[in-house]
Amino acid sequence: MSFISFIRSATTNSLVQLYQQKFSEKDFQINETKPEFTGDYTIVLFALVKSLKKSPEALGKELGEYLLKNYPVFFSGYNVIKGFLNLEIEETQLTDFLQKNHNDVSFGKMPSNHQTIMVEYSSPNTNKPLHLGHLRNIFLGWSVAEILKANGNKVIKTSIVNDRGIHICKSMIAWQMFANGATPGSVQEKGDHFVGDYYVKFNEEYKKEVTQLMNDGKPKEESEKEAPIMKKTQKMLLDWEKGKPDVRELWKTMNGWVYRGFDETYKRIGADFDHTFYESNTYLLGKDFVQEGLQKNILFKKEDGSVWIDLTDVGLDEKLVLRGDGTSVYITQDIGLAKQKFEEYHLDKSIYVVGDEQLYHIKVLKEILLKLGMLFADDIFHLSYGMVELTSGKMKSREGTVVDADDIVDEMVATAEKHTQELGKVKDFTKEELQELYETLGLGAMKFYLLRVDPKKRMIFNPEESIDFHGFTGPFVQYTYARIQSILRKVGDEESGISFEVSGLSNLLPLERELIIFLEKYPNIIWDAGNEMDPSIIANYVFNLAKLYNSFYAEHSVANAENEEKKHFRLQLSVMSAMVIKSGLRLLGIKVPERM
RNA sequence: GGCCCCGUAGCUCAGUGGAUAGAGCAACAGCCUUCUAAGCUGUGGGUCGCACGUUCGAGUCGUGCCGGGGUCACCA
Repeated sequence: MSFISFIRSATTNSLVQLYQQKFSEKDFQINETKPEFTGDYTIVLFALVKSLKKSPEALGKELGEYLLKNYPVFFSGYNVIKGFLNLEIEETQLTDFLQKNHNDVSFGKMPSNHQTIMVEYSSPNTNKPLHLGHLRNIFLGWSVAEILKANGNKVIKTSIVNDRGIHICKSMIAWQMFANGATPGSVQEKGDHFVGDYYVKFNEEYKKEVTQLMNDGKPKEESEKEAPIMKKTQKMLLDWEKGKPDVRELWKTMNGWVYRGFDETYKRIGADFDHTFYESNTYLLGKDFVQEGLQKNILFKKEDGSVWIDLTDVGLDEKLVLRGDGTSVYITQDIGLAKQKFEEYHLDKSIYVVGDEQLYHIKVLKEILLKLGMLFADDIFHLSYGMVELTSGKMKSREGTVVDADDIVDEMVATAEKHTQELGKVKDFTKEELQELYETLGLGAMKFYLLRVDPKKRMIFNPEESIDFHGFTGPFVQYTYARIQSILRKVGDEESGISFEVSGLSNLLPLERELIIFLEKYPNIIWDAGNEMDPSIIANYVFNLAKLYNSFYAEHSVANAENEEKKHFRLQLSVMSAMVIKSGLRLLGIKVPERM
């Protein structure tokens, strides 16, 4: 039981005893005591004052007195200021807590709750490489999945690869036209970048042809339709759908190049998936439900044969669910895939990590599912996040204004190398150890930067300014961990191990108290982050923990503590701080270095 | 135009209806003969977009405006 929940139940019990009135959790608040007052936790009395018909001062005094008398093992003091009852926690509670948990690596994690949750994230197209926006999606999805695991859920990480459609054919046509049989191997380029280059070439050629046609006097719209390269591409899409062998073969080959490129990036940034769905396998799903919906008169057909659903009763529009020629639209397959996910994996929840530009789309999807009688729609959650924009505006792959994922990671790693070299603290590292450190720090800075803000806020990235390594950053937190490891290495030579009993300690210093109380909150933080599906809660916590530890570090020595007892105590405090930092950063996908 | 999100220090952001609104960056001033200075300590910097309302109490809740963004495709 956490400190705060203990105080809560002790308070409700006391109120029953004192005033014969039963209050629930919502009837009063317990906050952390502000630093300018003495105490650890504060009961806000105003809400109780009314129904108890007492003055805040009298109530505070009576309640404080009662708590102190009846829970003497837990409380050591109280004071009342205005309507606030500040409570001090007995020191042995703090040292016992530290003694018990400082070495428990599963501290903060919940036991299984027998819930299964699917988290779908990343979900790229196979015609171009990943960019900064994908990184936000990937880090967010991965982190939320891990946070949900820590809360006791079974989590299945998935990705739906958008591997078919007109955009893929564009790259294929351009390759046929311009590549002369080149492959990623023959030109020494990563497969996804290689294919992406042909997507760019397609657009260049297309633009050229449209301009030519317009110069010949054709109107814009007509020129766009009749550009030869576009006509070829459309024919290729039809051939693909018919299963024409040479088209399928080329499609397989080029997608294979892209997948190898993606896998390389995923591996480097630490993304992993339990299952991957491919749109080429799922795009026909959902057609059955359209038929069913038509029979039940939930859907209706227009004259041209296209099928629609009327959502005006829930404040949305009429939406197309099947084209006139019987082919699927995006939402058609989404209906089928959603059902398949829930049935195959017996999900309690399905989370879609998708940009906030698709809020409407997913809302529509859920409404359609509900109308078709698929009640699991209520267990679909859209974890939406804001777009990453540049100072120069939106990223547009067609205009080449994207920040490439591999490039930005390279840059971050290079920056880590530069800082490390300047400081010169790890000159004895081998080449491999150095490279590993640069990756740890560069990716740490990158991930922390993208995860420390509320997911739903859009963020503006300035490519001119490199991401910081000081202050509210990944490397700051990593640095704190490395410092603690340094202490443990040093003291570890003198002590054989760190498991010892600390007893009879008294007079904890303010920073020591604060640190323990801060560490004790970690399980609640994980719970909040899971509940909100928000890794920024973890990032903020872990940063504040590091800051607090650094203050402690600057003020007090561990190795040269006043006496042995104090030294052991501070070692425990340091071990636990390091452990929680490592655990919290791991939930963000960030590794910690032993030295930096 | 309808619906959704955002608006807090020069910049980037925290802030479960509670005490004098907090961090980081940037600026300035200090701190390495003592466990890693990627650090610590301090100073300056605010009409919490605006106006009403609810409440003992509003940055937080409600309504209406203003500003920014998204979306309302037989695109994904």
